[in-house]
Amino acid sequence: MDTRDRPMYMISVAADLVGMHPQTLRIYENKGLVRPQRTPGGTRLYSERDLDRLRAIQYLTTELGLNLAGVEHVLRLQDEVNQMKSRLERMEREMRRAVEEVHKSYKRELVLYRPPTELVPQRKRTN
Amino acid sequence: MDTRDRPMYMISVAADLVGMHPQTLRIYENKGLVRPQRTPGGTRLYSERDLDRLRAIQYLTTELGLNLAGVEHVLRLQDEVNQMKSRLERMEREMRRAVEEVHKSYKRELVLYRPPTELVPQRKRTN
DNA sequence: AGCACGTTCACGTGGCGTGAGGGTCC
DNA sequence: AGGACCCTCACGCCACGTGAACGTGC
Repeated sequence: MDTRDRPMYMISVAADLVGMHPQTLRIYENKGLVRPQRTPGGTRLYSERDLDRLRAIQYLTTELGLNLAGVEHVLRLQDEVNQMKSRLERMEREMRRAVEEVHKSYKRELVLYRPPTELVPQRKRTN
Repeated sequence: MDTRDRPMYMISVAADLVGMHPQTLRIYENKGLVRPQRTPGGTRLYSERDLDRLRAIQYLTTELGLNLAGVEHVLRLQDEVNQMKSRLERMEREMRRAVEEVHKSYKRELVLYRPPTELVPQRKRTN
């Protein structure tokens, strides 16, 4: 498990760290915006990742003035954007790899059917 | 100009068509959510595309419960998502094209230095 | 035993929709 | 001249944050 996912802080500490009212954190959990772990006794334990999320919510509400319905929607959309970004990057790498692959396949054929050397134009040696 | 961009309806008609209060449409314009054309006299004229946008806002506010700050943010994010989607598609096409390009370049060489036909393995004819 | 946790309820503020009042354009 | 436009102001409702009351876990 990532260390940022380890449940660490009870609600008063977590609220302190992000500068919010503990009751506010409970409201956010009711709305499904954060899902802190619970001890067997029922006490909430917030991970670093939970705190990140809380700070994101804080930015959207206090700086940009969104309500909680908007926060929910925006967080989901941002997930989608990030997912697409990494998909784009993956595809870029894949594209380069595919082109390289084609090159290689033809190099094999060229070796197989090499013409007399005096007819081959100058070309960078690739070992 | 796209016919959906032609300014057509004054505010009372537009409000009727989307089922909103005219005053609400003015508020949305003040917040920069829609930008209807104006006649020289100052009367707002809404295009079909403006109506689309109004219906999108209506969905986000009444169905999902966002406030206007959230609507603004979400519309921008959705633009971003759509942009990335078309970029992904463009890149897919580009990738296929690039691979094809490499194939072609090697085919030119293969024509140039064709080995005796009896040594060429069977391969699909490409005309 | 005491403190911080849990939940539920009440209050205040602010955002947003709706409507009225008064001026202007066609 | 009248009706629909323009703008500004006022009211009401609801969401959200904050706090209090009261019970429970450590």
